[in-house]
Amino acid sequence: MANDETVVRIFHELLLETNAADRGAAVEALHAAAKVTVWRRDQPCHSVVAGGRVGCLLAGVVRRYCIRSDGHRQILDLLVAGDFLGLVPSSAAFSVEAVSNDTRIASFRPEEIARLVDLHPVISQLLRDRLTAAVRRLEDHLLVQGRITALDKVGGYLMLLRERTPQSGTNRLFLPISRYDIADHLGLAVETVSRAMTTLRRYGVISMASPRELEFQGPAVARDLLT
Amino acid sequence: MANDETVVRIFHELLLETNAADRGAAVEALHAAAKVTVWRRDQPCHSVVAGGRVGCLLAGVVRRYCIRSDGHRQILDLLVAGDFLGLVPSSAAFSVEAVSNDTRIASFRPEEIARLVDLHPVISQLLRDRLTAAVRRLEDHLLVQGRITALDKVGGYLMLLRERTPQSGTNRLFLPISRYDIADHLGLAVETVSRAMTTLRRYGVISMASPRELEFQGPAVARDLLT
DNA sequence: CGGGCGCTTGATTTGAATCAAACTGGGTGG
DNA sequence: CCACCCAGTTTGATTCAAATCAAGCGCCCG
Repeated sequence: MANDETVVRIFHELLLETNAADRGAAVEALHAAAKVTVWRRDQPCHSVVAGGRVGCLLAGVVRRYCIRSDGHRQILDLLVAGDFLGLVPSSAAFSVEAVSNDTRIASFRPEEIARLVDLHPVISQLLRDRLTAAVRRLEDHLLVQGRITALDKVGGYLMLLRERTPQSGTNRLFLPISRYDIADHLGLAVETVSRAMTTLRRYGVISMASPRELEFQGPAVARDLLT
Repeated sequence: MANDETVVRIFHELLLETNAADRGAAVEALHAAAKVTVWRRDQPCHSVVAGGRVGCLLAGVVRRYCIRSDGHRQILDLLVAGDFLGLVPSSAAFSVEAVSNDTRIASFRPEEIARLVDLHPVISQLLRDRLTAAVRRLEDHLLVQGRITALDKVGGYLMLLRERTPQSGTNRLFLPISRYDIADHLGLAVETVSRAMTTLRRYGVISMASPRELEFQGPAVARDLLT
């Protein structure tokens, strides 16, 4: 069935870079151990990481956030297909929510993880890789957060988002999240995000077919803008 | 000699939580493989992570930063004794510098790391622990960066710094870094940092025997202020 | 003893938050 | 089917906080 195919495809892609002999077997083992769940937009999906479980996003988008004492929501991380949840057990103050409908997550019980890691070295490497990917994601975001002007922040953020999004390589970016989400991820007000995007449009950096359908006009310079 | 004692002590402390049978042997193995170097203030110490090497800070403080295109320096991470460097190979755009004189770093060649990990499972776990510690550090900092007012940012930052500093448990904090470093880590202007600290002092949150010697007046509420 | 760095404080400017309001499109219920 | 509604987005006006510009102070180090 469709779900099974997604699981296999994602894990296969994740293990593509490795030349491990047991890659095929590892994908099968992951597939067998995975419990796939489907989530609706704005639905809390804490259960996929409860009790030391580890989740792998198969489709859709997930946000990790916390609510500050002043009532502001702060989004710490945004996860797309292939990203892992729960590799670093985090405080209960953090929530995990599906951003889009039909968000699919494969989750693994801690014993399963331990068994899989023992059995397939390549899975151990996979988990390490995904953990370093999480570090890079956080560092990239810190770099964007640290920019001075709102225009720089929003611009840099959109560039990063494009890099991590399915239709990479093209100049298009379908925004999986709302202006509110962007604002709460960058620590800006919604109005400021909207204004920044309008300015980017006026400057000809991007064009918008609709509020969610962006297209970058210039050449892809994503990472360069991060320095 | 003194160096050897430091190495053994730090590694011993890092492995304290684990009940591994081979803990003593692991400390010895780490000790034998470590190449300890000493650094002066503001000295670039890129070589400890060059070529896939991994470093462990034994004493002093180290900053990881990059220079943005607008000339601003952005400090991404601050490392104290026990923290590891180079666990996640990062882009060449990042620099690593000793903050204080007599900064001591033990570094390990990649082959050594591989050998140690194979030989002592507890070392494999150590590296994983230190990697998750790095993730938590980044997340904590993102949380502080995301605060709205400069007062909140500086206050939260000082609290975090106290948690990670040797004389933890007391209300004292000897600032290992300058106002400039704090500013570049929080994305604020030096003057703003200075003003925020003055305000904290006026409000009676902290007292200052000298610009670097802080004492928190209220009870320790560090992590609570982060929500 | 001088110089420079780190820190602090003050005055002004600038950019983002806030307050306010209008517009859009998709979905619902009458 | 249409009116309505609502969440998401955009724009404008005002306020406020931090950057910037400017200058003085104390101190360590050469």
